[in-house]
Amino acid sequence: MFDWTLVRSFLAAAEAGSSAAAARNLGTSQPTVSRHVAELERQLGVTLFDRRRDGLVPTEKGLDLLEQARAMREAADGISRRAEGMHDDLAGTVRVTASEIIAVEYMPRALACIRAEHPQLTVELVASNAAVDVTRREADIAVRMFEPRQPDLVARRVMEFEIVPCASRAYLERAGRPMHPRDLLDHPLVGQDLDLDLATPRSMGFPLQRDHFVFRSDSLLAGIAAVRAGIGVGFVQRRIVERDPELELLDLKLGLPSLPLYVVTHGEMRTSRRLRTVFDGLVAWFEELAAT
Amino acid sequence: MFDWTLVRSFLAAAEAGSSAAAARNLGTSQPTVSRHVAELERQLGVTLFDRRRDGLVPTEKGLDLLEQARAMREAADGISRRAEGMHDDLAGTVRVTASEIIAVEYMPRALACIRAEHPQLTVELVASNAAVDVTRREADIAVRMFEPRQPDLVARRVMEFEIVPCASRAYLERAGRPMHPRDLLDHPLVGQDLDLDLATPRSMGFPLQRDHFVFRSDSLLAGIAAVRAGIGVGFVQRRIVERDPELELLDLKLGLPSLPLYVVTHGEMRTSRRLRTVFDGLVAWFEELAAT
DNA sequence: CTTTGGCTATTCAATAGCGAATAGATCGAT
DNA sequence: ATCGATCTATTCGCTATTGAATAGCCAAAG
Repeated sequence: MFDWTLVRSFLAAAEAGSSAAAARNLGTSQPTVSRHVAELERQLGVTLFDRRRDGLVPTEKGLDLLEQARAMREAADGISRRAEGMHDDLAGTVRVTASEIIAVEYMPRALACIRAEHPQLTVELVASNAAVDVTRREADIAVRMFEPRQPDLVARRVMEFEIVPCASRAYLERAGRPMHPRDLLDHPLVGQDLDLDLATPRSMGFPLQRDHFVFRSDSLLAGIAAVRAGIGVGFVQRRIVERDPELELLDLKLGLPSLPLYVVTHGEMRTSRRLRTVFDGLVAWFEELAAT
Repeated sequence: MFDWTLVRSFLAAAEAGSSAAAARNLGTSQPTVSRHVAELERQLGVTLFDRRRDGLVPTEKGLDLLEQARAMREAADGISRRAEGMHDDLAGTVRVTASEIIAVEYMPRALACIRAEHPQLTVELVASNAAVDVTRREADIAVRMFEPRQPDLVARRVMEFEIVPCASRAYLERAGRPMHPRDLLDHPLVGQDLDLDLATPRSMGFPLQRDHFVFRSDSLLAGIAAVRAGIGVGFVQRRIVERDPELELLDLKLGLPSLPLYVVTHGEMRTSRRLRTVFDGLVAWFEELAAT
């Protein structure tokens, strides 16, 4: 038999591609991961990785066992989730993840509201645009702007965000107000970079080019800051524009598609009183927000 | 997240019913199991056991998590099996299990024959009448007298054992030779205890009672020893009777059902050269035995 | 009524596993 | 060519985990 702990290091090393990166993910040290992998190889009698100068590359056998190891992790995650579902005391920590912009613009108010009612609760907020995995308990609750796919997740669609064009008052004073959608093509635009979606506006008849966007960033927060700084016209959630005195909404009736907002958790965790409280609190807060 | 090693102690404790017994099974000490369970309870935030004077009794939550833990063990066993299947060197240990009587009467010769050809091999022989679990790698290869049920096992039916009545020569001198099946009812019989099968002989027209058996033991070896000591008439594999100068076969044409012999291993492990060698060696040895 | 044998939890010396620091090696940039 | 960044594996104190021994408890047996 082999030591089960070693499998975690094996998984982390395989998925991170190096023992150093794996150690960072695991919150341990590189020598430990290295030793764990070596020890697991010894115990199984199988060489799991090719040691390259730039990291660890799984061997064929390693890849095969990796599949099995993932099954083991799934089982372990099952234990974790099920145990979480058994907690019946409110005190404790709940990890919530949200995309950067949600985390900055809405979550502080939402969580403050929940904590005001339940002071025993501790809430950790993980701001990440990467999809944080709820089934693997990287977070307990996720607030996402896309519909989750996995079947054993519980998702509530709580509201929609209307996306509108806007610019800073200073910029509009200087460059003039676009009065018609096609005027936008004459303004420098602020938008996303890798995530930039040109297909949707084109299908609506706007011959947008990548070059129209003079400031491109996948960080929506950076984009808003750019708009606020007067770089040009950006596309921002209406609610954010309305709350920001420096920004002026351009009422061009573009009819951009709205973005849905989901609150997501794992089915097994709904029975945890603490999680339930935060989940229900978030749903209620956003639904109330939608109503106003 | 919780420490995966602790789950093994949890499983062992739940299945053994006490931390002391679990420690014996795991080859560790009782304090370690006790601490592991306590630590797992702490990390999961769930009380897994009721501490009783006479051991550990799983709580309801503990039972629930036990199921998940078993899934984790299954995945771990999968890793173990698959890793074993990757071995392509002959040197190393193979654990073979067989029922007591097979282990004593045949396995020594069979294994000696295999080891003569492959001296690098080390073979461990586990003599046990209880079904040792090949899927859980309690043994690598099992030699069994019943057909295995689990679907992912590879089983070869290698031979059959004819069961015949016999007694010691000394006994027969003293008590006379039964010449006809029904004469057996006038002789003291040697047979099994809990495993005693009265249904088969009755269905064949012999009104056997439990009382006809004056020496009852579930150890077939003890039964043979009893017959050899002249206690009465027993029912033994023909091959064993023929090899034993003290025993005399009673040619009564009872037509008792023969017992099949299977050599069994796990499908995933067939590709291990070492296991394959022993498996094939055992199959060959028994098939050759059957031919003579 | 004591003894025996089972169990859990605790104590404490020994040891096994840990992380910081380091060596060695390679690549890319200056 | 040299520096710096990146990786793995090794060394070396230190801490955390281990097992033997023990205390405490109870039930069944003598």
